Amino acid sequence: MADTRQRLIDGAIETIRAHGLTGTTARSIAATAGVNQALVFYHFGTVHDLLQAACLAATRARVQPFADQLGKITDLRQLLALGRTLHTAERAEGNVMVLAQLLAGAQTDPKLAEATAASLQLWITPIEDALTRLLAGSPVAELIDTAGLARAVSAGFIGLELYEGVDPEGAQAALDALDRLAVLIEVVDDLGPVAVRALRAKLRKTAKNRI
Amino acid sequence: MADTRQRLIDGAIETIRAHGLTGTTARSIAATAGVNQALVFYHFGTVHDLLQAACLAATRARVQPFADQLGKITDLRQLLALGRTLHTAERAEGNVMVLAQLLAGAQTDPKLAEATAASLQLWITPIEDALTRLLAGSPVAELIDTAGLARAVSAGFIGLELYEGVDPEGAQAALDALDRLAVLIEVVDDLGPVAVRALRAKLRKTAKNRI
DNA sequence: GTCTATAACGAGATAGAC
DNA sequence: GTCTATCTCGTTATAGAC
Repeated sequence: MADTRQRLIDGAIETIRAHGLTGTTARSIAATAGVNQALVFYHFGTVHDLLQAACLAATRARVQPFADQLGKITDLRQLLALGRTLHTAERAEGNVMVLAQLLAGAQTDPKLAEATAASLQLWITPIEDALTRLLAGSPVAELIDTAGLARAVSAGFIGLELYEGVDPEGAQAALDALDRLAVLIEVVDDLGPVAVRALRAKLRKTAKNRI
Repeated sequence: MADTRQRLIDGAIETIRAHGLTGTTARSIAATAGVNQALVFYHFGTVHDLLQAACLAATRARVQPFADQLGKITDLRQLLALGRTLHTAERAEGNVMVLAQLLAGAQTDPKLAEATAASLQLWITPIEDALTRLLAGSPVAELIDTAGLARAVSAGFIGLELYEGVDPEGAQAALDALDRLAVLIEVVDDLGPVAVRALRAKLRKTAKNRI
């Protein structure tokens, strides 16, 4: 069957989720997928190549519904709320954790690094689009780098997922704190031209100090 | 010699840094440490136990000088600047990366989870102290949860380290964006009572919506 | 405490029947 | 495309000499 490939990809994702990257082998993947171990090599050549395919597949499956919800958002705090929803869902489903595991593995594996960077980009792009849209009419828009912020949000989210795995209460506290922090941005936004002038002055001073 | 233990711990850290957690075995550790492979088991019983010891050691070695620098900081943007300095230093030295690798491994290993949670706490505590101190006289102090924020910062930093490994330019952009974001907090701080009143109102409204 | 040697096993990968 | 069988190597861990 042609869907053996798919079963192996799904098996790889599930195995990483359950046993981590260190517990993910051709044998354990095949067992989870319910197929013969040799088929890993027939279809993908090496275990590494299968992991690369699984990395992109796991991300694509999760990003699409997330991107749809992002499109409906109207303010920054809703973005954070969506982040929390995603976080809760991922604790049950766990595809972001799969990406986190592969990201760790990618640190010493250039090929896997390409795949994980591409997967992360799948998250970053819709987030950046949402940020740009939300800040379009705002006076602080010109002062915020949406491209960089989207990357910081995505990378930070991965870090929080990993942290949640070893200290769930701490991760909850972290998310609560970020919730409160997001309010600051909206307040500055609401304050209008006064705050923006103050911001511009601050940023100019900052730029000078940096050089 | 009694310092064989230490050489093994250092070897473990260096091996994780160079080859990742998947490439870290009793043999590779011993080779890096320049000692016999059997000594891993004589001194630590199992590879896992050595990794736990290495996790705490790697963190303790890095946290102390960082905590000292934290004590000299006088505003939030200096905190972010220190974060950048740390980030640059860690790219060369790489102990945070070791923690990130172990954190990924800890997701499916309760014993390692304990060790990594404890290690993360070593970072979180001085950061929380610094935040509390910096915000002591500020009007926004009561509106910010320093405990949660310190956790978010620490976890987010780990995520950025991992992201840097697969997309260095993206990570730089992310850090730049956070730099700009930090200015927002200071501006609100400078605006004084007006902004604080606006914040309080926002937070009250938020609390209602949450319930 | 440190070494050699080795047991016991699981890993990636391949050959070849079907 | 799928299976069994197997090769080769690296893995954890231990036994026992020194």
